Amino acid sequence: MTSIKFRKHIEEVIAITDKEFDYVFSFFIKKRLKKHQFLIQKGSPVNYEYWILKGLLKTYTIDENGKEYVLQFGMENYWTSDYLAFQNESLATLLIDCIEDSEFLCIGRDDKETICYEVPAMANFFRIKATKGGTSHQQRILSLLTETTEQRYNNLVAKLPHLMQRVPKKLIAQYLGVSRETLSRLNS
Amino acid sequence: MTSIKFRKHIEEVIAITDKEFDYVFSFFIKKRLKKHQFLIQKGSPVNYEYWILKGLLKTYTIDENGKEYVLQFGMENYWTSDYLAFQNESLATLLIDCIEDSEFLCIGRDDKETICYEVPAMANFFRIKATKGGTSHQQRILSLLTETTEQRYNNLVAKLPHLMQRVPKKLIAQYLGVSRETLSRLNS
DNA sequence: GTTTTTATGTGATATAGATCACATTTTACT
DNA sequence: AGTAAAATGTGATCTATATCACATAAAAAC
Repeated sequence: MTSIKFRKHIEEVIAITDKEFDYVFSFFIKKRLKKHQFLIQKGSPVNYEYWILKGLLKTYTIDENGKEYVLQFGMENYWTSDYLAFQNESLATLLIDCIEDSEFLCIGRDDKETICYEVPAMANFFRIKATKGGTSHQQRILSLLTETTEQRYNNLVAKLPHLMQRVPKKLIAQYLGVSRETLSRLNS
Repeated sequence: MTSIKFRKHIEEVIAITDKEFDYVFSFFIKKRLKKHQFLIQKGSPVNYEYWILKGLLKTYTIDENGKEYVLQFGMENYWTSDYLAFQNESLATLLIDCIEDSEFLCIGRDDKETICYEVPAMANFFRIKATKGGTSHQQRILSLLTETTEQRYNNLVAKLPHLMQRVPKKLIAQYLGVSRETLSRLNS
């Protein structure tokens, strides 16, 4: 059941009482999208943050020439949104779309603040999650600065081995920051 | 005075009472370092997070060939640490050293947790700060993926114009992920 | 099940940027 | 002030990767 799974996810980070959990959980609503549908589109307001129950997503941008760049892949147990737009109440600069049929728990911006101020444990939950997210972004920056394309590819395979079977190589290339031709030539 | 400045910094994000602030502030200790001294060294334990009162720092790594890569510059009002090591209680993989004489407020790992659980407003403070830090790392990743060296340079100048006068171009190049020769040739 | 779309591999160039090398200027050190 | 060290600019290569082009294979759509 969804609430059990979600509670387990939270309790991996902080302690929470039944009462607190029920209160927190009441603010989340479930959402389903099919493959190719958009969770967030460039230029739209971003009023929700999403916890991914199942599925696979890509968060990306498109430049003036139509070239796409993958910021991140989202999958089960990951949180996602266009956080810049979500926080600043501005319009999305990113797109998030479903690579597979997906399910989410959604929390509105104001409801998230309510939860964090009413249930201090949840402020700590999101604090710790945000800090971990930050360090993983740091690792990605360092990887882009210091590693060769081949090293980045090998590290990605090591980190998310199953991802390779679930997405086209083109998207892996867009994540690594190389052309699909160069990625194709790595393995040979 | 230090505590006034620090309180102002906190109150830009959340509300805090006198009593809470005094309690929180009591956990911080002041530290001073001179130019060229290290705040954090690769291979050492990282038990503190630092708020920069004044000065200028670079956070960087060195690869096997001795090549250096700047993850970020730290300056007044910024928070810094090797967060990966700080959180996991592991050894530093990064180096942080002072480009100018600097002053910090230091908070220990356990004391930070204490503050966050005793003063919920501080959990929200660090949550919001961590989230903002995360989005700025995201922007950096996107910049590395999508922009040319020249665009990245121009954006950095626009974002931190005074930085150019305070650090050698070599460090700017190490931050942008290009050789100093290439950076030098941009302006011509 | 047939057609259309998408993914993938691979050759032939073009190019941004790395690397090496050295000269000059600027800054730091005692 | 005088010397040593660091920063900076610039030429001459070299190289990884982008780009363009096309063929084949695989997957999706009707």
